[in-house]
Amino acid sequence: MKNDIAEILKRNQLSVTESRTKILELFHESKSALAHADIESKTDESYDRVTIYRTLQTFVEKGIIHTIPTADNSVLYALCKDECTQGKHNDNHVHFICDSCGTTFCLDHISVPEIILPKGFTTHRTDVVASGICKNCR
Amino acid sequence: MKNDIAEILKRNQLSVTESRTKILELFHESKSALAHADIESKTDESYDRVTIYRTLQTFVEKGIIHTIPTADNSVLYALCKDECTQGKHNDNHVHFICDSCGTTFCLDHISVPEIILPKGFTTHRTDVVASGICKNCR
DNA sequence: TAATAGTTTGCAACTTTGTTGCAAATATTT
DNA sequence: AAATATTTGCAACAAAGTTGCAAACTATTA
Repeated sequence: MKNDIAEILKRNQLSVTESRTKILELFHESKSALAHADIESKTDESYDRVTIYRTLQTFVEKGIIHTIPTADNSVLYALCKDECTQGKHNDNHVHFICDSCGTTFCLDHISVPEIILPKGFTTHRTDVVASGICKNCR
Repeated sequence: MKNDIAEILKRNQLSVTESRTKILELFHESKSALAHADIESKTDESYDRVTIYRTLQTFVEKGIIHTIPTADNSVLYALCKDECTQGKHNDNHVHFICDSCGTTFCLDHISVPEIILPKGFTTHRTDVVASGICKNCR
């Protein structure tokens, strides 16, 4: 497992450091999306805030994780699917945020429907974020 | 016009004050969504930052404006449609953010398609945010 | 329309979130 | 194992958002 993580980092031309390994592991273990604060607490504040910010930023740039827009405008991150590469994200699945427990899920198998835009508009990315009650909270 | 604005405030049990009137006017004049900073600059910094925060919060609570989730997690606000009331937003239209000029539009006549969620999930709200190039920038 | 009651505003102080430069520490290359 | 390149943590800062409270304003009532 640790080797798999290192593999992913190397494949993306990133040095294999303790913080990056640990943070990427967290994402692989977690079934839900993570906020900066989640990562701070799940690593027992062993890494500097700045390191976490920079790691997340790097991972997004490399196409390892993606951000999820939320209605309350907090920043969430989740693992990308394999098709994502540097500069080209391809996470066209629906996200779900539970109003009760706050957990955010990537609904990987539910894909974003095509939206027909008015004349003159062209789309690069479409985010669908549903919120309500998740299967664990009802 | 000023009277209409005052009417809206009264209907929502809000005192008619200069800042609220001015800010609500801004939303009615604007074709696009506004960020906190837009409001500060369009009012020539005549109102305290805190007042603007509180006004926006109040308007959202009353169902006068709604927030728009964005991929870069900045906070945007736009007028609600008439059906919105306190505690119950109903803005199921698509939002579009232009990557070039940054303008955010409510595409009022394009409604959000129904998303079929996995068993056990129930939805209260679905946000669709498309981004790309708008009709003014192509 | 003046006095009173209720609400809103602006200020100050603070917290939280995110950013930048740089030296020390760690990883990679040879 | 030494040299080079990259990453980290610290400090200092900047931006965004919050809270308590007295003063200003709005609405109410007589």
